[in-house]
Amino acid sequence: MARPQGVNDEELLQRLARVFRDVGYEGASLALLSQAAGLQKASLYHRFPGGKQQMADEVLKAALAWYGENILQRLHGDGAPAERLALVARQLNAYYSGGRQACLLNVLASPPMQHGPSSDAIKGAFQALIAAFAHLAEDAGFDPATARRRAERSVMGFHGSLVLSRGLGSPRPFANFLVSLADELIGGAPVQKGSIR
Amino acid sequence: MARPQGVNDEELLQRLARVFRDVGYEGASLALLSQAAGLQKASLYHRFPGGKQQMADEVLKAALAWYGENILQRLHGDGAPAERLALVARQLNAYYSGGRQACLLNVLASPPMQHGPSSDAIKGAFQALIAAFAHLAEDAGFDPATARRRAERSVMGFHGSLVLSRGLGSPRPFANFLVSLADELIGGAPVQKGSIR
DNA sequence: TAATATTTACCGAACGATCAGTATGAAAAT
DNA sequence: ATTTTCATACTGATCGTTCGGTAAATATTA
Repeated sequence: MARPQGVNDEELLQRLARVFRDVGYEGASLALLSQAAGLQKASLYHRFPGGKQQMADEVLKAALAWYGENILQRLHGDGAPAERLALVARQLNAYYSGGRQACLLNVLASPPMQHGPSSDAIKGAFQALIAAFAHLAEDAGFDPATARRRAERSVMGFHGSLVLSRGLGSPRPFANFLVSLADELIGGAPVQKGSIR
Repeated sequence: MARPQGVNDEELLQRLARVFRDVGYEGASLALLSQAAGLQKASLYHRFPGGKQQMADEVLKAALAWYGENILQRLHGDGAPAERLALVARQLNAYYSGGRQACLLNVLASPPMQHGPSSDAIKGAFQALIAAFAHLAEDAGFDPATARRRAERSVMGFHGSLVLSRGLGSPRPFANFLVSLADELIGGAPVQKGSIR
């Protein structure tokens, strides 16, 4: 290697992600991104030859990787369903800063991102989260159909609470959602079969 | 009066609203708005001396007025709660094109609109919808506390289903929400006191 | 060891295009 | 004739993007 990077890739993607989450894809100007990154615009183009679109793509890709490791994988873990869910709730609370930061999936699921190849990634991420929640609900003893129904409702409540928290300017809806998530998804479970393996 | 308008105010606001809902505030360029309106930029500035910001403001104002008449007022009507809700569900389905069109409140609840005077209008709209849903649930026989809780959950599910429908590129989540709304909000009502007046 | 070459990271300046916004006057109605 | 609507043409600013060149590290020679 030659000259070391002033900001490593991981930190850089995090800084850029913050901007996209705050102001959306269209609102994220190169001037804003450059300032947040601590690099000049031209340097950003050295790191991302594909320009702003590539920045958004890689930010999304990194976020989805984190999501897979810290959310989806833990939902598919082997502990008791309630404990897995409690841990995931804490991860979600941290990632979304208690409802103060928006969801990249929601923010980037709009034109012109909507028509790019990232659209499939976004769609897949939504489906994966629903599937993971449904898996957990099945582990908690629900039949596949009701597990799926509960999972979809939970994901809807999840994103709805984020929208509401931002709209009302209060973290309360998101916080309320997190505490009621367990009951909503696996409350009143008929049989605990997830912890029996 | 002298020369008549090529497009009347109501139609004009509807056309502009469509653009804002599709691409958001930042994505709505004057060229796009002009094209959708069927008017030149200068003509738009004649109708909206305050520029793009005023267009968004008036579009939001008109949308909130429609919302008040067709959603909130009907939720506070005097028919049976279930019937009122069924009518409102049809109105919502039409306004959101079965989940294919986004919510102005969500789209405009982002910078730079977030820091303008419209922010309060958006916040108030969220609260009003929750209050109207809660009122209906009370009419259906629930005590104020549970009515409020059910109303908040319904609004969350509402916006969550819109996010999900857009993210998945399918109107199904929104459609599913609408059919389950009645049960979610006033299902299992202890006493029907709304229809007794 | 010292000098050079190579590689990578970065930055200032500028590009054409488009942004929101405006000045001016023609067209169309009363 | 007067008033209002609308269109052409323009402004300065900012958009995303590109280019020429510098800074800082390693690799390669001598």
